[in-house]
Amino acid sequence: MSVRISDSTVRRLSLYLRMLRGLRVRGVELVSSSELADRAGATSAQVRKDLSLFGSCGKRGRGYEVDALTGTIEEILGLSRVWRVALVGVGKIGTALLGYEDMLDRGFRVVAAFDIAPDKIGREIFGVTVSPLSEVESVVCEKGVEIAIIATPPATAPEVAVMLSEAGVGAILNFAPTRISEIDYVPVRTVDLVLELEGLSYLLTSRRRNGDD
Amino acid sequence: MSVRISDSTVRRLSLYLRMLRGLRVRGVELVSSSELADRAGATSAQVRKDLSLFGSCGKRGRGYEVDALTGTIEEILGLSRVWRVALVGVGKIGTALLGYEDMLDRGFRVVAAFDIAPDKIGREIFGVTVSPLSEVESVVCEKGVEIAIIATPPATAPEVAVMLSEAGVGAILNFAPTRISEIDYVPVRTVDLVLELEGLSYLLTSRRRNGDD
DNA sequence: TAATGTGAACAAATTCACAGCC
DNA sequence: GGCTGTGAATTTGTTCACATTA
Repeated sequence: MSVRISDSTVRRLSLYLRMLRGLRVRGVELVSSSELADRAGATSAQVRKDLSLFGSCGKRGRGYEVDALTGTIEEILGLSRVWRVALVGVGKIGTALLGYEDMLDRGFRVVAAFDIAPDKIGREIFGVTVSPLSEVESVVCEKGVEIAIIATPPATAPEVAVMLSEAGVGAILNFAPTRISEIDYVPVRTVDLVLELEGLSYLLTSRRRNGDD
Repeated sequence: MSVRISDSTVRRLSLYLRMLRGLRVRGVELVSSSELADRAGATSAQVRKDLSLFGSCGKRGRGYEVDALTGTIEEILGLSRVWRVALVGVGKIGTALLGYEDMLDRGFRVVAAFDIAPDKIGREIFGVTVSPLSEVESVVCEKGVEIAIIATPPATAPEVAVMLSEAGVGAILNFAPTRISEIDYVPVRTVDLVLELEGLSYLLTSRRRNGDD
């Protein structure tokens, strides 16, 4: 039934949604495609194309109703509910993520945390008790974990991914600088900050090479 | 002179490079496009196209010389040197990034850190002394900062970006969940972990809608 | 009239397929 | 024989331009 929405469109929908929620809080009722475009770094045609993918709800000559559109995008992205998230690897980054309020604000609640270090197991960090990694299966099941975040050292990340998908986790966000291939149709996204820095390094280098235009 | 390399190609080059460095350490001398492809999640044709962008160095019938190719990609991406990085916002995430060894391993050394909280200023964290944000200009200049990472709350991120580009920083990696537009040709990349989670939410939701194929 | 919605034109990225070379 | 290098074909994503409508 529903159309397949491309990855890049989904990213933009997330951006629009963030803006729309802000506008809604400020009591704005209507917004035009060009206003949305400005702040999301897209063009107005792009915004209209994106929104028309799911039989759109704009009013010609006026714009889009903030409230209705917010609801529609939340529906499409599956964000009209709270997702239960687990975090594997309670090191420096993992701990920081546990305390990252923005996640909960936007509908992702960390309900479990795992590590292998004996001194971390049993500790409660930002309201979540750290379980031993060996108990992934039972804890994931018991707490109804749907999405997992991997924040372990790179070498262990792939095996952790296998454990997670076997435990029934539906999707994985990988913070470790290693590629993890999709296991059993469990989608994986990797966030690699050094990769992003390398992209910036290329831009700076190529610009310098071509004479700073 | 040099060709413009697209963003997606640059990302893949980073992935190839990471693999190549691993192979080099293990003493492997030759690698084929399909081996590289497997581990980078691409196709062999893709790899060959990417590598042929800069008059390539493969040997037909054999593969690519690990050593030479590593050097070439490092050259292209500007990674045959160490970049001086500053970190703005020494909160939970910022602190975690200060201690992130992988950055230094891959050629990005954090040489300065900034915050506005009086209790943080002057403290030394993972070998870096936290300076007051008001001194951005002088410290950036003095320490030769080339790239900055923003890890402040979203509301302050845009103004911090302006301060940084005025101080002469060449590129910005933004960790705050806000869009920052390019200022004065200073490129900005945003890493938004909740955006990635939202992408996963869409995949899980759309799959469920279409009956778990 | 001021904005949407959308086919048609365009541009970019990926894949195919095969000639050329080691 | 096996693997690279690359034009050509294809697919995917973006922009244009304008008819349409509240």
